[in-house]
Amino acid sequence: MSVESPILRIDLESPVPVYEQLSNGIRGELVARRLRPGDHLPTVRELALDLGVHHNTVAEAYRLLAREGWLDLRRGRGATVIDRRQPPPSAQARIEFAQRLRDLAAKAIAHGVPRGAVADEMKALGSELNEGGSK
Amino acid sequence: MSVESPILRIDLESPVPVYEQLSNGIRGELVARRLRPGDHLPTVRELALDLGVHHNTVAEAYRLLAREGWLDLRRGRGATVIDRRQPPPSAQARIEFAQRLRDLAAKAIAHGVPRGAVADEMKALGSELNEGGSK
DNA sequence: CTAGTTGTACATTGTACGTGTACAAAGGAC
DNA sequence: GTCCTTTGTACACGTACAATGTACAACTAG
Repeated sequence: MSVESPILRIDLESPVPVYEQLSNGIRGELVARRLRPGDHLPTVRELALDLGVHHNTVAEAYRLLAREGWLDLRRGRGATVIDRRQPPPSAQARIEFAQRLRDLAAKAIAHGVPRGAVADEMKALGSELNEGGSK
Repeated sequence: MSVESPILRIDLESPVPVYEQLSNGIRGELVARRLRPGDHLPTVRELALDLGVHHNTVAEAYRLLAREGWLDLRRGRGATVIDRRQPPPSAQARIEFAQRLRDLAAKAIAHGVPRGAVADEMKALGSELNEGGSK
């Protein structure tokens, strides 16, 4: 029931802040449902030692996910995945997502990913999300 | 031949830096080919005044795009769109793009965009990119 | 050559990231 | 219950980045 260690890879050189790399990685597991309600995450100190970062950095990532409703976070007890109420569909969030998606695609093209490859990844992930259940 | 003013919208409250909002917006026009080689961009001071930011902030955005090979940037002359050599396909860039795409999708779902809507946007943009010519 | 225009360099100020250290709350042994 | 360990949290600090103000360098126009 307690997972999550060799799954995450942290790149200290990345421009993406470490706490965000962490929350991104864990959120990915949550969205893919490889982490499910009831599962326990490692303690902030365990995971920090494991990845070679400071426990406060892990704590920041955990707090971010807790604010999003994925985790129950308590002193002395650790972090537990909870059954997250689905947030109400937000038109604003969808608009921002569409914009960021376009920005990301343009950046990829600017950095040497062929247009066709960008298109392929989009369609592949689109299908993957549909198959995974619409809930 | 000189365009680009009411097209860009800057949000000073956004966590995305202003210079990056600017480069994102302009890069979008470049990728969509609504800005073409030979077109002139407004001067840094013009655009800055127009958007209510500092001219150095606009200059930073222009320099970023110049480094990516989109713009020819010279004192006294301004910024001109140039015919950009396509960068060599980069496997590394493609891997990073795929990862960021997944991170972005998960974040959108976390913030209230339904899975189906995320999938739809992906497929739509995928098709749009294919139609736009593969060059 | 002179004057005006345009991008650039650099110092300053505010903010965010990652860390070190100390603290508060929960759990377990007895 | 008491003590002690475990766990997340709060706060201050060093460093780096974002946006700005100001002065400068390179180019153009006449």
